[in-house]
Amino acid sequence: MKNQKRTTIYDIAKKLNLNASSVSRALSNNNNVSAATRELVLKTAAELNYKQNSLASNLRRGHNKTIGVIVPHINQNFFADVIAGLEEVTYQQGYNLIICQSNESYTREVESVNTLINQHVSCIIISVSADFEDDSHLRNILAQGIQLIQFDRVADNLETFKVVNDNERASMEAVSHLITQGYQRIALLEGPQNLNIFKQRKDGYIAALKKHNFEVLPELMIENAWTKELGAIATRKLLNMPMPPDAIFASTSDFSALGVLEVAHKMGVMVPEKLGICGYSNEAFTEITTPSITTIDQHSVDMGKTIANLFFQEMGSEKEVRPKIVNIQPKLIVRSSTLKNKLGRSVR
Amino acid sequence: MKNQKRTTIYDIAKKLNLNASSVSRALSNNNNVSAATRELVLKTAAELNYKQNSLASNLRRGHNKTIGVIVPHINQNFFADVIAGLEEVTYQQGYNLIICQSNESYTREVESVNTLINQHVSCIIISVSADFEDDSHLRNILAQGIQLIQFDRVADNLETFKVVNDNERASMEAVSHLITQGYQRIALLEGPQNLNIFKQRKDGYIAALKKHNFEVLPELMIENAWTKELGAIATRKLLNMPMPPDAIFASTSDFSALGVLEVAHKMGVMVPEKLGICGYSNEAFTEITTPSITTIDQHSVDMGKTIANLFFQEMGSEKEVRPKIVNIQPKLIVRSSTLKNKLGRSVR
DNA sequence: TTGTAGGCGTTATCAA
DNA sequence: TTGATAACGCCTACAA
Repeated sequence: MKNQKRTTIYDIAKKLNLNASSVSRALSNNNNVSAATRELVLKTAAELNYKQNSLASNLRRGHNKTIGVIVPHINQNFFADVIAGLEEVTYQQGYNLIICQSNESYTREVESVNTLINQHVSCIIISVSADFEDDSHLRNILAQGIQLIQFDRVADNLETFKVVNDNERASMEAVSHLITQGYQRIALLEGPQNLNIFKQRKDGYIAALKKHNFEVLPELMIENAWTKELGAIATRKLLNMPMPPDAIFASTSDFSALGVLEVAHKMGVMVPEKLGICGYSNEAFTEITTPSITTIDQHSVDMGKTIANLFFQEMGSEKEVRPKIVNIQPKLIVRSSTLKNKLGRSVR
Repeated sequence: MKNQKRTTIYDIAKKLNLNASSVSRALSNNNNVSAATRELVLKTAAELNYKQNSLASNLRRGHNKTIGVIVPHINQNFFADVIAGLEEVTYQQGYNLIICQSNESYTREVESVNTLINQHVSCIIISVSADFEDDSHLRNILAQGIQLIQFDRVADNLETFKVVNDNERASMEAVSHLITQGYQRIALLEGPQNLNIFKQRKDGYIAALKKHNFEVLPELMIENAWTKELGAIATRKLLNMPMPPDAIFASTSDFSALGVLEVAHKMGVMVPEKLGICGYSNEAFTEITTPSITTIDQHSVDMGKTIANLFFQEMGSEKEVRPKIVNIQPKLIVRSSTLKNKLGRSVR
């Protein structure tokens, strides 16, 4: 368990009466070494249980086969899935992932960026925190010659590679679906508006209402209702209004939608007959609630893969590449919680 | 975006007519430098946007403030939670986390171990894959002088630091609870028995039966039913037996329990009246199924914190420390799916 | 095909 | 308190 010395290429060289450079060449198989020495070196390396020191190798070569990832929370399904997708691809390419969570704190986000810069990672992949203040730390990444990909929650004013969901369109589709189902007064649960994704979802909601000539009613749009608890509180308030909504679009998350559902149950409001509910994210549980919840799938694992592929395929070249924005189309998953017409439709 | 040179301590030194070593001292604030030069150095470093090169620093100092983590899947709640807990503590200590997922493959696990050894991480934290073959790669970690902590799924024959759940006791408690509720024929859904955690859960099941003088019936113990789909198939088989069970303990996971519940619904078997169901893990959805599912909470985020604290508090010292095993007590969460007596009890 | 030498950026040791 | 120098382990021109 002690800090004993590890075997280096010098140890191998000494044992074989070779020079360290020959050993190095033999180990990095692309160079010119005689087959005999290569074999000898490999054999001895195995015997001495040699492991390369990546620190030295990376320092010498000036780059690190490592990618840094910063997310608000590692253990939220969406982010965990994206990371799993990322890991899948980066692993294939022999890259490692260093993971940081900002805990929705701007300070921690900045600190994490600095650590990753210090580590000389090849690329930083980030989804910004909820109390995002300004993008100077992100600009700094670029200034240090490190690649940058933003995903999901991105800084609008900074031109970098981005992989995002088409939040506005998905929202529009969800609200249009509600309207088609015959809901008349559709409320919106909003997330923090300093995050662009939540702004876009709100925009989609408004666009859908306008498209169908529905009035946009400020009293039906509840700010900052992005957890289960806040969703529940908002719902109680909404359902106690003189003219309550007959549908609620929890644009922030399925957790928020779950809060809506629980309050509806407690208040004896029938779902979907008297209240339609639509969530966002396609969390596993939306399939098994009673009724199951209509929601929007973000293809999170694929998103991770897309991000990684972007790096390996489009950002590797030395020439200046114009930042590209990849827009992933989320998918509306219609379930029971919004199927007001289901009885009518199933009868001939 | 180009690979321009980053500023080094030499750049700062040159600008200030100092020696690089003085700059180094000034930046690592513990050494003896005059207050004046320190201030000057810090100011210039900020001006030139200096970032330390951790690769060089770690190479020189011979250790890396980085911890490697290997789990079967990053995006499974239990592991994601453990990682979140780990990150929380390691971040406080200025350590980074490199994350690998083995995808339940032994080969990938071995490869990941090697990468982490190459990276000279200070510690490797691992939960082994389902097709775990032998522990030579783990022994290699120790042979390289790297700390090793196993958690949850551990190699029994290898003496290292370990943080585990008391699976056997939790299982015993769950089955005893079922018996107390009046269930008479309790089936077990098992996980792969080459993983110790699943063996322990089976042991707990058997121990509970014996303790209450119940017969242990092989036909009620279904091997390898550890996903939702396999759980469903097993349930169909069980419920179609001449003498079907009146309770099923899905010892592998809540997903498996979910499979049980869905089949029960489809076959019209009342839960909990005709069939009691108990899962394992306390996944978020167990609270909101109909009926809600009795399960076992593993304190996963705390487990991550415990692991990290073990490393920082007990493994830092230079002297040989005897590996310690921390046993975390899981908690039985009783919900509707096993409350056969609930009606009886709520009546006075 | 192999050996020599220098350097990646930092820190530790010694001397001044 | 500061400067000079070597070394961490590896890679890569260049020379032999």
